[in-house]
Amino acid sequence: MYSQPESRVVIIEDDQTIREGYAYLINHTSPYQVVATYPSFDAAKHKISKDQPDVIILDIQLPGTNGIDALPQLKRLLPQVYIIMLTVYETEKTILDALANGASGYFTKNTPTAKLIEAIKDVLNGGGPMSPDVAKTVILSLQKNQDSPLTKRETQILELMTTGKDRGQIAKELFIEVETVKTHTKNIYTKLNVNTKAEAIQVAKDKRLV
Amino acid sequence: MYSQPESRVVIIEDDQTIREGYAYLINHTSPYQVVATYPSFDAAKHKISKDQPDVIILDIQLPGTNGIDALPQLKRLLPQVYIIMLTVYETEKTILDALANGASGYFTKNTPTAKLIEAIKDVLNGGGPMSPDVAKTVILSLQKNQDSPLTKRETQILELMTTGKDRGQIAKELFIEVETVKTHTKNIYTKLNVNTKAEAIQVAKDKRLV
DNA sequence: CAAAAAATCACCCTTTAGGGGGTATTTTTT
DNA sequence: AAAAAATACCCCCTAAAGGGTGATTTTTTG
Repeated sequence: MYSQPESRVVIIEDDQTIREGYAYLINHTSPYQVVATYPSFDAAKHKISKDQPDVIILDIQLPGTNGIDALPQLKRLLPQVYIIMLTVYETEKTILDALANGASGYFTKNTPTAKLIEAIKDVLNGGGPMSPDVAKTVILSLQKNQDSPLTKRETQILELMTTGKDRGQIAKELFIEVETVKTHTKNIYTKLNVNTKAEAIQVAKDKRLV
Repeated sequence: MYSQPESRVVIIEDDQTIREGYAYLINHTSPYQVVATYPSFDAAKHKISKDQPDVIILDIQLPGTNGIDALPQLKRLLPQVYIIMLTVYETEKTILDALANGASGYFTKNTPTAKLIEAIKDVLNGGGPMSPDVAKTVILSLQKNQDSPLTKRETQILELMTTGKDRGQIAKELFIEVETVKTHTKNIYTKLNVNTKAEAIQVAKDKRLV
């Protein structure tokens, strides 16, 4: 899909100043048009389909239905729409939730309008935008713990455990005996101070060992 | 950390044209200096510590040790260094592996030098850069399957299962009885055509249901 | 409002994957 | 040469998982 000058933007944001500020700037400094703005998702949901937006700029901290919960509903209402999230908070969890729920991008409110406009262009051209700060968070969240107490093989086995594979499958996959897998898991449990697979997986995810 | 004019850059890239091209452009059109370039990781590993780089631009397709495998070693050698990956391929797996192994950013070789320089600035200032295409891939990889056969509750339970929690823990967490959890898992298994927890988790991860 | 879908809870019965303990050889690293 | 990692076996035991069946309540939706 190519970015058409007539691409339609809808803003859902409770803060009037921000809402109107962005709307004004987008309308006057970009080829896109803000066809509607709403102060809440609840106010938007019955009308937004008629707006036929290509891009929705969606705040997270909304009165009533929040942005995270609104996301899947908007996606259902308008499957083709690109959604750019707006927020003041940048906790990892929130961001990942937003992305996982179908946001095309993510920005904070101090994002300059120019950046936002560029982001609109980017999503319309098929590349999802991501602010450096957010990218950083995502990256960090994907990084493994550097100083793991586990050996390479143990990490490998723990990894396979988290995928739901049982000892037999793990053994087959690594071309070793089931008993060897067992020995490794015992050592893993000792090192992680746990004594069940479930706990091990939890610790592994928690400490980013896998 | 702030971007200092004297920030030191090392390039590891086998293609001489690209290597020298980037080096020349960075040296002449940015405040950063390329203090060394190497055609392979193997050629770099014994000398790179002395280069004291702040940023390493690392190609993935290298002769000998490839960039992905070089990543953790470089991180071990120079824990503070920022690494920007360079590649022609953009398969999801490769990218995620790179990010997971500690890359600060990710670019393709047709990235204009200006962008690369900006990326260097970004990483030095604490924001990891990420090209729109890559961001898109990451985002897509994080997105859940929209048309899951599972209900909300079932998805929720499947999610908890993947974290290694047992029925008891899941029940407690959702304020329901163990028997209810069991019923849900049965339904999940039926819908996913599996009959063990392990299989369910594998299908879930495979089809991005969680 | 009525029907359908989703979520809740219960009892029976069977199996096995997982976990504890101990020992030992080979390979790789340092 | 010593240490660390990876490999492999044996015995024992049970908690958790899985199959079957049935039923009530809540929520969603046409």
